[in-house]
Amino acid sequence: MSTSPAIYEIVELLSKKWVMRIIWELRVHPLTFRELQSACEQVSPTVLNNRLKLLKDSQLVEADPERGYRLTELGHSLLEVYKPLGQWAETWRAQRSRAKPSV
Amino acid sequence: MSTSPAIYEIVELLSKKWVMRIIWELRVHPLTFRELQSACEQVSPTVLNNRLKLLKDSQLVEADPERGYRLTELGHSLLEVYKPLGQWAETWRAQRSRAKPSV
DNA sequence: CTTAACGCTACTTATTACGTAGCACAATAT
DNA sequence: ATATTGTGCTACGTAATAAGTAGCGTTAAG
Repeated sequence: MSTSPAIYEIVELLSKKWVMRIIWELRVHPLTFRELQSACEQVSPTVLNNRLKLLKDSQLVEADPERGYRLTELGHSLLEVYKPLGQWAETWRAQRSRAKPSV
Repeated sequence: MSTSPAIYEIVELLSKKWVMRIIWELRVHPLTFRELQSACEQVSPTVLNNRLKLLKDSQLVEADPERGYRLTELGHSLLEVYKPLGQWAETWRAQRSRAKPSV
């Protein structure tokens, strides 16, 4: 049916600039469009709007009835999957600085 | 010391096009430059070379003494962390097709 | 009836990726 | 020895993506 495995599909989505960051910034509570811009180093509204569309289409983010945008259940579950990456990243950085102390 | 957490740093790297894919394609055995191109839908040599440099700097990939490029231990450990994402992606796709059956 | 915050669009410029050609080198074949 | 093939990689023009800035239409408060 589908030519590319689901893993390729999600990796392609998550590879787009700001996508993971947006999910990350929404982890605690909903944020408005402009709060998201501020959280994401003043990402341009063009790109932010485009990413929010992608994320809504992908069922990871939805409009909060009261205030801006929030993660869906699926969005939260993706963050759970990503949790080990945080720990890994620390190990990674430690190992890198050992290998290349000048950086 | 560092302004951005390690998680931001690795997410930024993994967000670059083809980076995750290259790691994925190297999961079984080393591949030459041109084998990697073929595996990655004929990605342009310019970008592939750039990504290999990034991945080597990041200690995730290294030149194989005999043949092309291979994952480092660190690269393999990153793949381990990513394993649950494969399972998640299946759930994700199932849920999406339920929500948007026309797609 | 201003003022401000909101989501968002339009438009121009800069950055990133693609596509193709081809070089320099090494191994192999004739 | 010399042509052929495979290798890693660079150059360069074009296309796609992201950034940067301005501002519109709406809502809500002062």
